[in-house]
Amino acid sequence: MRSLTPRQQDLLDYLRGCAAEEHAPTLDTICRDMGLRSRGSLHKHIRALVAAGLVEPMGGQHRGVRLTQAAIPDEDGLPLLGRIAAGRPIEAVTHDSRIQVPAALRTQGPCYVLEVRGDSMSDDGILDGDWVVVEQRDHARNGEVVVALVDDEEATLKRIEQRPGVVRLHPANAAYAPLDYHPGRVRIQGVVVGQMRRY
Amino acid sequence: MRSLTPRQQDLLDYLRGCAAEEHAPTLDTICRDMGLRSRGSLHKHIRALVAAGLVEPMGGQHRGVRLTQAAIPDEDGLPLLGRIAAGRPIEAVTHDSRIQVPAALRTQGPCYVLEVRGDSMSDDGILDGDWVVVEQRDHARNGEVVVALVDDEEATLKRIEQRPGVVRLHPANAAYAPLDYHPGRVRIQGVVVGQMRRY
DNA sequence: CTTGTCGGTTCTCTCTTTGTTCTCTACAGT
DNA sequence: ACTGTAGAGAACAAAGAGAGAACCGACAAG
Repeated sequence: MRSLTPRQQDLLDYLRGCAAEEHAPTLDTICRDMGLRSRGSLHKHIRALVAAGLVEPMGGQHRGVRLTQAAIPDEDGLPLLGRIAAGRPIEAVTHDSRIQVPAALRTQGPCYVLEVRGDSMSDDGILDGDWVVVEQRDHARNGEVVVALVDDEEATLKRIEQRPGVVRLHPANAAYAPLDYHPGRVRIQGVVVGQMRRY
Repeated sequence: MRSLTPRQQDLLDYLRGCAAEEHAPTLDTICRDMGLRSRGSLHKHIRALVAAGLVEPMGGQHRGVRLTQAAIPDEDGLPLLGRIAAGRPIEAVTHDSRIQVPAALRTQGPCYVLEVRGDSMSDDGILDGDWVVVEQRDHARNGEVVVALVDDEEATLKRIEQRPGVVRLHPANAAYAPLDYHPGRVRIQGVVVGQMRRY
């Protein structure tokens, strides 16, 4: 993942400063505060932040410039967002919690950590209780292990296989069968880039 | 790998000093700080560092001079001693190398890291290429995964079961059978306390 | 319902900064 | 003299950054 340019970093810092405000700022406001005259130029930067997964894509809505979970500065370690299991949505951890992750186990991009529940990926060496480091992005290559949201309801950890017209999610456990879905029903929320276990 | 020329070493030292900065420096900045007048000359040195695997190749991007993982000195990390596989002694890594390990994955005691070779523990979620964090000690409780030295020759990663008069080493792979030894033949070198994997 | 405004989106055009590749020169040590 | 290291400077290509115009959807006023 590509790191931010200085100007994009400026914008991100500015947006972080705005996080406390009641409304997200409009593009014109940001332009004024950042000394820009053209919304177009600013929007280009925003698009870069969206691509970096730091800002929620705002499909035309007003005052939609919102930071992603992952954009919250990682003082030390990555946010532990919750638990993930087959067949259930991510169960958020109650208190905001962070976990130290070695640089080798994460990417440059925005990452977070989930605790794995269940044994649906056990043949791939991801066991109950393991932590997985997830890079937040909305696309994946075939064969990658992804956090996939089906019908905006069930978040699962599965190996993905994308073919024209069908998305197949493979659990890595002989006891479970792969499931086929229409591509429109599956939203990729992130890709597993690392894994840790404590004994 | 060819060793660095003095000037290349200067550059590397300078870049390490920059690592804490928010943005990577531009070539012009480096030139100024290193007393050079020509970006071209500097770029030649950078290319040498890229060839040495110490700097990420930056395909035309601005501020792209970034150090590779290998070039960032991990003062605080655990030593990566080598690879371990069933049936062979630990194969030492050539150059002294350290790896960052989160506190949650290690114990208070002396620890080191081994890279796993082979699939003899795959049913326990320890796969080929994984790193295991090992606490150095000479005893273990039954059921722990240990680095065991048999006959002072073969170091293996196995789950241990100690009974009066016999030590049984269980691989976690249906393809291999557990092996029984006389307690005198088996020396425990450490116990696995953590595991990490990069995708 | 129509209309106008606001705010997000996309586009093209521009200029500067910065990385990259050349060639040429200098110098030290076999 | 030959080779490897070092540097200068020119020339080029591409990224970064901004300006401004045009477009379009949402929403509120008339």
